[in-house]
Amino acid sequence: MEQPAYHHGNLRRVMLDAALQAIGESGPTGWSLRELARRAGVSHTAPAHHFGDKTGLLTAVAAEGFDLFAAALEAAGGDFLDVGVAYVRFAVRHRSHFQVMFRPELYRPADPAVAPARARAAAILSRGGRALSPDPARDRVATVAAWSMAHGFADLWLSGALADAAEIDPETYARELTTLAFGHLHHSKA
Amino acid sequence: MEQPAYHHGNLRRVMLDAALQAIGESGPTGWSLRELARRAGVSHTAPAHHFGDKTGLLTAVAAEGFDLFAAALEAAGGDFLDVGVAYVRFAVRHRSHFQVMFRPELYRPADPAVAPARARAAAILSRGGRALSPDPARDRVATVAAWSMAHGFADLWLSGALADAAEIDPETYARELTTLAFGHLHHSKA
DNA sequence: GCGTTATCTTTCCAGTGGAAACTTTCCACT
DNA sequence: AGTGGAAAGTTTCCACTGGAAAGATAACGC
Repeated sequence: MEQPAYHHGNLRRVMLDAALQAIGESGPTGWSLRELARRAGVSHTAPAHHFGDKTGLLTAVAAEGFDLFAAALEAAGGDFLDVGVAYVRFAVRHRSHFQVMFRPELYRPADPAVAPARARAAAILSRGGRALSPDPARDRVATVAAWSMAHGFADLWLSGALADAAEIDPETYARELTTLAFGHLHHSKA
Repeated sequence: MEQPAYHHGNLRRVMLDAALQAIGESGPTGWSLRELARRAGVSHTAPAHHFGDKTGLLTAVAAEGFDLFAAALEAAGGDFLDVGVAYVRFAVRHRSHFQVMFRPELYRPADPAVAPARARAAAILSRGGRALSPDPARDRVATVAAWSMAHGFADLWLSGALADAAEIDPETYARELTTLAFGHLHHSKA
């Protein structure tokens, strides 16, 4: 027994995990569908049944990513500083998802599994921005400013551009950055 | 006359330009070497002589990118706000270069044509950070904060994540963001 | 002139993503 | 219980890719 059943039974999840690992090893395009299928012990066309094509697999990664992302931001609570830190933490802990999510040419952003989750995340981010500025004309700018900083730090960190600072914990670092830049206009518990 | 000479005479530059255009159209990995060669009217192995392989071509793009980048930052002068705006301007105007430069798994970061130019750019950025904080213990944090914001805004902009704000000029927007976040600790003309 | 060298071509190969047609298993319904 | 799909996988096929190898052509130093 234990010999592979005709129906894998779990192929979708296994392929997703294999893709996440491959992305972590060699970037979001540095691998082949056939090799993932081989690792999963399945023929190279089997995944097509679950994802359609390679883009479909990446679309599934992005969809799962935005889901997890929205959940992580929600769990961070209402404080904008915590949201920023959660943003960075997500990028570091789910780097494979993250590296696909913000590269829309790799997948189908309009896919019904992607768009709503992305919108959910965006809503939380802009809610966080409102905490930074009571002036509605400004909170959009504040939102984009904070979002940009969290995103840029995460991206630079993941790409290794901040390698000389690699000894310190990214989340702690992110908190410092955010405080430095936004602490002065953070009217806490508003 | 005008018929293609055996020696193209200019292949290196033509291939680089073709690559930049292809990257602009479909991302840093959404094209094939063979198609670029076809566009250049040359056999599919001709480029190998100039770049070695596909990674070599991307390495050349990154090298040129960091050169232009360092020059652009230098030209921005000493004011950190101007450096930040120059950062964003470079990303928007040289988006193909930019999209390769910070994705080191796509090329050979240690290549002698890349590393010095990148170091040059990094030096200017950290000089800009010092203008933000006279305290040497803090200027590193300030540098990374400003760098993160400029980088994140550029990346989000290029990826289309800020699409709802697309009507406004990115450089102007970048200036607003930077002022909001760092204006309070900017001791101008220090 | 003439040999060397840089540049480009042709030919070849293994590997890729995907389409098509087929097989095996599962499941719902009489 | 038996059967008719539907779901999940397989094998086979094709055009295309990146790269290696070996040969052709032009340019340049001497």
